[in-house]
Amino acid sequence: MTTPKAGKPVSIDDVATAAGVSTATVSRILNAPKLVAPATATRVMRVIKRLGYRPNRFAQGLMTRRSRVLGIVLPDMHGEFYSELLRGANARARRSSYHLLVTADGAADHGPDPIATAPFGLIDGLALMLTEPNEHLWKEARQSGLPMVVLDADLDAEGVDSVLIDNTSGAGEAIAHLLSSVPASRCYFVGGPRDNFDTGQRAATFTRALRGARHRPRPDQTAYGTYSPQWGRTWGAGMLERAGTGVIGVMAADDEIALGVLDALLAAGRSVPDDARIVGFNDSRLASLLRPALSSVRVPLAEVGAAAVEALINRIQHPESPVVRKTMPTQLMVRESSRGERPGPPDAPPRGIRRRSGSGSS
Amino acid sequence: MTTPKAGKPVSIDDVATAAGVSTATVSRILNAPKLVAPATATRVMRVIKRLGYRPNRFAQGLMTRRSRVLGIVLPDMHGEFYSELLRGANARARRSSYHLLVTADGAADHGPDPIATAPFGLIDGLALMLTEPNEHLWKEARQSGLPMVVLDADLDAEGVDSVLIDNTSGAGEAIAHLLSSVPASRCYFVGGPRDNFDTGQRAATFTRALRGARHRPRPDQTAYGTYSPQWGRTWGAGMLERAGTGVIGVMAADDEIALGVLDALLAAGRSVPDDARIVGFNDSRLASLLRPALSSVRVPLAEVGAAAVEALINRIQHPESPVVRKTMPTQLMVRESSRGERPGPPDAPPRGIRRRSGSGSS
DNA sequence: TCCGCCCATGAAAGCGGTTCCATTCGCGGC
DNA sequence: GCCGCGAATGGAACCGCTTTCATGGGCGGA
Repeated sequence: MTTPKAGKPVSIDDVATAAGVSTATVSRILNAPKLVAPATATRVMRVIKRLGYRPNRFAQGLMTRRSRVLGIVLPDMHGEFYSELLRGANARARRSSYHLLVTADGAADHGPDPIATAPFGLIDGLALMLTEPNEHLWKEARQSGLPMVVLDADLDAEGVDSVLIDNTSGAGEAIAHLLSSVPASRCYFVGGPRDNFDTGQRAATFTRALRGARHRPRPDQTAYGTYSPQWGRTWGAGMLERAGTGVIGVMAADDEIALGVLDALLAAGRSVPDDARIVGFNDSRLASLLRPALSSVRVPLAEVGAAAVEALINRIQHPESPVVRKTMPTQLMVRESSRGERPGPPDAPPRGIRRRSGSGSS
Repeated sequence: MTTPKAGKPVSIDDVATAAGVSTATVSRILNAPKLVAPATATRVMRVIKRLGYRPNRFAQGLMTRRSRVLGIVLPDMHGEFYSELLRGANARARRSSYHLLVTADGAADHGPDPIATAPFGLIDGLALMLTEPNEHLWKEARQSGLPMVVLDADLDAEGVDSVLIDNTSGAGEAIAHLLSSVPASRCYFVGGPRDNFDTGQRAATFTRALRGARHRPRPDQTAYGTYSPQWGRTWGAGMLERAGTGVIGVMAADDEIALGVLDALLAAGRSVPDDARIVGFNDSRLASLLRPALSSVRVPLAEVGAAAVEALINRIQHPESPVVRKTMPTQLMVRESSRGERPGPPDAPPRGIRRRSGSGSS
């Protein structure tokens, strides 16, 4: 009696039979306990435990059309950036008993089947991160008819929830900070891909600020590339050839690029921050670990992920609620790489870091 | 006619009716085309397209007991480490038309429901990463009866597939490298948590190597803490007090710790690698970006993830195949932080990096 | 004491597929 | 010319659960 039938998993029928009730009652005990007499409930629960019964999720989903799984599509999954975002998203999801089905669409994401179609049928909602235009994916997502929230892309016009990063304020702070110690004519913005959403906003803020400082931005003050140290280095090297002497200010579209620029400058014997003030973006862990420590605009990635999931869950539970767009705050973290005229703390060591300037051991 | 019934999604019945065939035929067209006459097939396919029919995954799963979704449970999702692993896993999964349901069990992972139980019913297999003993999770996983593969933990005894990191060879290389320029009595191992699987293996290799060098390891040569720069700094600071002068060798259990140690030493005015040779583990991107660049043992994280998924898929498709355990190779990457007597390349700059040793601008 | 109502429960109809089994039909071999 | 067989298709039984609707019984109000 106690031994479950070998092989086949326990079904609701097994429980019902074993407990001497109908399957309806068993189901109710699990989903709406208040509808069942306490005595029956505890009795049946015991049987459930004993048999190790687990409702079949597929059967359940077939009826309820819910799986408590959320899909999240990222442009890529490389690096801390997405890892942090995912972490926040996952934590928030778990808090509401949801799980995350993640995919890096990776641009060239096409299996034998139509793209992401497989899981579309299994998830309750979709969080979509589109840092660059992706018509195909976007269409596919819309067609799915799933509740959905968009990350880091301005699609409000389309009437869908979105979670954004407040690029304007963060970038504004950063450029203002640079302008406080560097003339506008000697400030540069080193971006990621030209059509990247964040890069676009940050660049716009940059030029706006220059204009605000009564300077008409030259074309060479804004450059586009990729989110990589390599691009930063390339830009840095080129810059060194063009720019004369005197301090310059660099606002990079992310820390990777900033790091590359920093590297190129140090390698060329420049001192940072004395010869150049550099500010990155995202405040990745890298930033504070670098020497000189990199000033950077902190973006609350984990919170972004969490907010997205939260919005999504809300949309699932209240399909008719008004479209919401949430903007996450950013904040400039000033570190060594950009300290200008301001005096350091009293015990500050001699300013400026120059690669390889040390001699041997003491 | 062409207009799909508003609201309700198209079902296989709709297709069958519209195409004038039975549902059996429609199903066959999608799952076993060879059983259907080509003419019928194309005709029905046209209808499917026109109606935008998508099989209901739940109904499908109910019959087939497959979802083409794999679960992957990580100890955490913080940092590059897991991000990289996930990336490899995801890529491999997509190649076989699988998707990934990821969870960071986070030790304290308990929603209202029993832990990871929800998704257990939806996934076809489970990749479990257990860097530290977790009886509860382990039991739960085994009970699920799911095909499964274990990452980075030696559970072969239990008869389950596993993917391991070849800690022994990597750590062996690292310590041998240190011993080539530092006396065994002045080498240290700075570990992560004591019961962490990798730390354990690496520590063992370390002491074994010391013995091999005719040195009886002192207790203070091995220390345990957490995988964090903070712990590395703490250890470094303590070490500076105890150790006298003379070069030392440090093998850290990961790059984070190594970074902390490096930081502490530089802050105290020591030169690396002149006063201390440091080697990290994992070869995170950090390692090559640090100054001095950090020597580290490269671990092919993405490949580890991919291998796990591959093994899992294989187990799903061939449940009876013999248990496999795959060991991924590691390799020491020598960089500035540990270069000993060996002469650098011809154009090498003066060796040794000492924080803040530079003066102002040139 | 009787009636109506509510509470606890059961029977059964789906949910949307897959697949076993039966049926029909065309055709080659004897 | 007939038999048998395989190819193409349809009928219908599930898969395991949720949920509506019906039923029976206990109980408070009149």
